[in-house]
Amino acid sequence: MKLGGEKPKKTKTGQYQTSEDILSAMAHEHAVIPLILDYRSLRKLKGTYVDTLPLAVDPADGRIHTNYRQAVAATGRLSSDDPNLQNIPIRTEKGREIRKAFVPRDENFGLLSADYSQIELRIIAHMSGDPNMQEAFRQGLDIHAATAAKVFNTAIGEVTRDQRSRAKAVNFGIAYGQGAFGLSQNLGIPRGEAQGIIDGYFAEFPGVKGYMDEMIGFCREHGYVQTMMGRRRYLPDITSGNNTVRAAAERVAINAPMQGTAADIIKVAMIQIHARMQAEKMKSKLLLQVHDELVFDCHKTEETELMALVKELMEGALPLAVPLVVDMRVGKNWLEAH
DNA sequence: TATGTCACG
DNA sequence: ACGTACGTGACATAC
Repeated sequence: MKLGGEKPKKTKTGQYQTSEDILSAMAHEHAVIPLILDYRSLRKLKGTYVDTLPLAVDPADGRIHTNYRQAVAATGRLSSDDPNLQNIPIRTEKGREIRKAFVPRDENFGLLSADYSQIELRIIAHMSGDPNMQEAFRQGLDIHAATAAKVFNTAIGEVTRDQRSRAKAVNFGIAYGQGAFGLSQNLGIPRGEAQGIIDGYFAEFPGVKGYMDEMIGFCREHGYVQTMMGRRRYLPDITSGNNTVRAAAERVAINAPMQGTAADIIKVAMIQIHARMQAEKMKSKLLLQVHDELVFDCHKTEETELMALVKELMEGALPLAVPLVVDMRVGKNWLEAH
């Protein structure tokens, strides 16, 4: 039985593609498809986490120790391996059960999670100088709802759930240089409609379009792009004669300065937080970094002090034209803290 | 060892 | 007609 249309998608080696997005799109074609997806997600959780993490416990102290790599990610992010603790599940119900297994060292501690709210969009608001985007962040608005209000020309209070969801997808895609095709696939809408939304977005946020063109232009001239703190990413493909190769480099030129600036900012915060915790001789410890989030083992007598210190130093690590906002919470496990 | 898939930001 | 969204790491499988 033929599934997936007349010309099923193939991978570059000629195999039929069966990735989640492909199977989901044809789920109505056969009753087995949802069962396959369900099986796959369960096997992923079992194989990568449930069966494996217990083997990573260090017998010396009963704890799991990851490695942080400082010279792997091209944008300046950290990476984590053996085991990777930057991809612990959170999106599904059963995945969240795994996250609950991460707990404080003993009953005198809680887990504190502090994460930057929308840090990459705030960075683009800063770097682009876009007045509408900056104003939304200064007013503390729900950025996706504010985006929807602009793009769909309605009052922010009148934004529908569907409009907000589409605006969120646009905000998300902007950070990666996504086009009309990608957005249409993502939202399950016609390509023309997706193009209309993107056109509306750039009309309302012209500074963002300007930023994208500027990064590409700078890269063509200098051969690299850079973060606010001067970290460079060289992109020789920016002048490629192959359209596909060049377009890929252009997306990287758009994304790398903001992803890399976010990485720079949290690294500054980590250094300052660690210094202050040492100076104050605190019992709490910084445990994990997950790109825009820091996780601490927080001694119960230090909760107020640590939360104030972390919030101040994370939000103030690099002053921008818009506020940096950090959300935080203490819990008895990582899921509760998040 | 290469490939496809999927977990996270 | 083609390709189409950035950055990672781990696992299962085929070769």
